[in-house]
Amino acid sequence: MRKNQHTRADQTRDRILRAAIREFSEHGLAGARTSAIASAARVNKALLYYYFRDKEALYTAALEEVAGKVAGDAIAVLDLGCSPGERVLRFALQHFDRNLSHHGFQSLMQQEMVRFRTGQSHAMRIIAKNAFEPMWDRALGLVHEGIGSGELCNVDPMQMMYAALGANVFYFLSAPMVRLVTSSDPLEPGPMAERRTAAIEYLGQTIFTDRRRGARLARTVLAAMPIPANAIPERKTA
Amino acid sequence: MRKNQHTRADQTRDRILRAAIREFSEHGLAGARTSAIASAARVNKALLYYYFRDKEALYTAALEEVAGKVAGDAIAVLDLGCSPGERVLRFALQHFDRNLSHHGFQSLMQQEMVRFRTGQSHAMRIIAKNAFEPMWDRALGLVHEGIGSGELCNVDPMQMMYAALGANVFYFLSAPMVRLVTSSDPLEPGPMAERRTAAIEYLGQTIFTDRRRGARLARTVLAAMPIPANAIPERKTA
DNA sequence: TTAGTTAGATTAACCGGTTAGTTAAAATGT
DNA sequence: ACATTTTAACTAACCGGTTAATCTAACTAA
Repeated sequence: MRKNQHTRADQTRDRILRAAIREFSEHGLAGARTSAIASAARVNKALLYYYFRDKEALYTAALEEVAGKVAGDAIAVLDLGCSPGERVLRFALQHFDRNLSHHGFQSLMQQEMVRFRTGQSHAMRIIAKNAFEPMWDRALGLVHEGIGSGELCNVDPMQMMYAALGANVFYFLSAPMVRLVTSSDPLEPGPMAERRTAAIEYLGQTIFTDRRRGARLARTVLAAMPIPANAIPERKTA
Repeated sequence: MRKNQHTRADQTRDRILRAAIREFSEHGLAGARTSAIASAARVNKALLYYYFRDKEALYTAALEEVAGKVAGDAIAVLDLGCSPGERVLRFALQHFDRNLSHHGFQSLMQQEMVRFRTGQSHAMRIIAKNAFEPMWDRALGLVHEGIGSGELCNVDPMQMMYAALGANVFYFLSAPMVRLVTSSDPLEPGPMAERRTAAIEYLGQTIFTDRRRGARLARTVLAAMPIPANAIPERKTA
C-alpha cells in the first residue's frame, strides 16, 4: 500500500498529475492541451500515454487525486476531539482556506459538476462513493450529534451545510466579477481576511443555540487556524 | 432601439444565439461544436459566420445576451415599489428561480468566471460594465437603504449578498454530487421546493432587525412568486 | 432586386494518440 | 567479477482524424 514511493517513476507520475490538475482546472477537459501538460511536467507527450490510457483517464486520475485529498483533509477535521459545533466551524473554515490556497481544486470540481449534470462523466460516481460519501456522512452525522446534545440549532443539517459552504464557494467564484464591478479586489489579503472572519463569525451566530458560545467558539477557531499561504499562485497567462 | 424585430433575419440570429447559449453552457467554449450549434439552430454552418465573426465572437455574444437578460430581470425586481427588505428577499428568490429554470445561464457564467480568472476573456469586462455594475450598485444601495431605515441588520451589504446568493449557487452546483452521495435528488420537485422555502425563510430570519417581520415578509414573497416551470429542460445526451 | 440562406467542397491548423526507437538501470547468467 | 539480457522509463517524429473557418454557386423569400 505504499502510495508515494521515492522511485523516479513515481515522482514523474506525480509531476504529470500535478501538471494535469492545473491544466484541467484552468481550461477544462476539452480546453486542456496534452502538450501543455507534458511540457509543464517537463516530460515528453508520449509519456502521458505510458502512465495513463488516454486524456480522459488522466483527467479522471486528476479528479480522483483532488477529491481524495480534499475528503481526506476534511475527514481529519471532522474527526477532531472537540465539540460537534466547533468541528463544524473548523470544517467550514477549512473549506474557505482550501478555496483560498488551492482554488484550482475547486475549479476542477465545479467544472466537473457541470460536465456531470449534462450527462458525460464516469469519474463522478467513483469519487462520490470513495471520497465524498464518507466525508458527507460524517459531516451530517456531526451536525446531528450537535443538535442532539443541544449545542446546535435544530435545523435540517443539509440546509445548514448549504449556508456554511455556499457562501465560501460563491465568494471565490464571484471574485473576478466583484473586482471589476466594485473598486476593491476580494482576493487581496485585506478583504480576504475580513471575509474569512465574517463568514465564520456569521456561522457561529446562526447555528448555535447559545449565540454567545457560538461567537466565542468562532474566535477560538479563527485563532487556532491561521490564514494559509497561497500555495498555488495564479499565473496570469494573458 | 428595436431589439427584437420580427424580420426573418433577426429570428434566425436569435435562434443561433439560443442554440449557442445552450451548447456553450453544456460544453464550454473549447468543448462546444459549431456544427452542433448550427444544426440545433436548424441553420447552415456558414450562416454562423454570416452573423458572427468567429466562434469566440459568438461566445461573447451569447454571454452578453445572458448577462443582459439576467441583469435586466434583476433590476426590475430591485426597482419594485415595496420595502428594501422585501426587495432583497425577492431578489434572492428570483436568483434561486433563475438557477432552477435557466441553469444553463448560470453554468455559462460560472465557466466564464473560471476562464476569466485564468486570464483569458475580453467579454467579462464588457458585461461587468454594461450589465452587472448597474445591478450590483442597485442591490448594494438597496441593502444600504434598508439598514438606514432600520429594517435590515447593520452588517456589511456585501457579506449579506454572499450569504443570500451563495447558498443558491451551491445548492444547484452540488446537486449532482448530493444525488450520488445521499439517496435523495435535490433537483426533484419536492426537495427543490423545500429548499426554496428554507433559503428564503432563513434569509428572512437573519437579515431583518425584526425577525418576526422578516418571517412574515418571507411568507409574503414566497406566496407572491410561484415556482416557475423548468423552462429549459435538461437533455441527457450520454 | 437584394438580403438572407443553403449546400457542399475545401483548406489549414490543430491536437490526441501512436510508433519505433533510445537510454539507463536492474536482473541474470557464468 | 564481468558480460549479457531484460525491463522500465523515456523521447523524437509522425499520423490521421477533427474542427474552425472559407469559398463558390445556387436558391428563396420579401
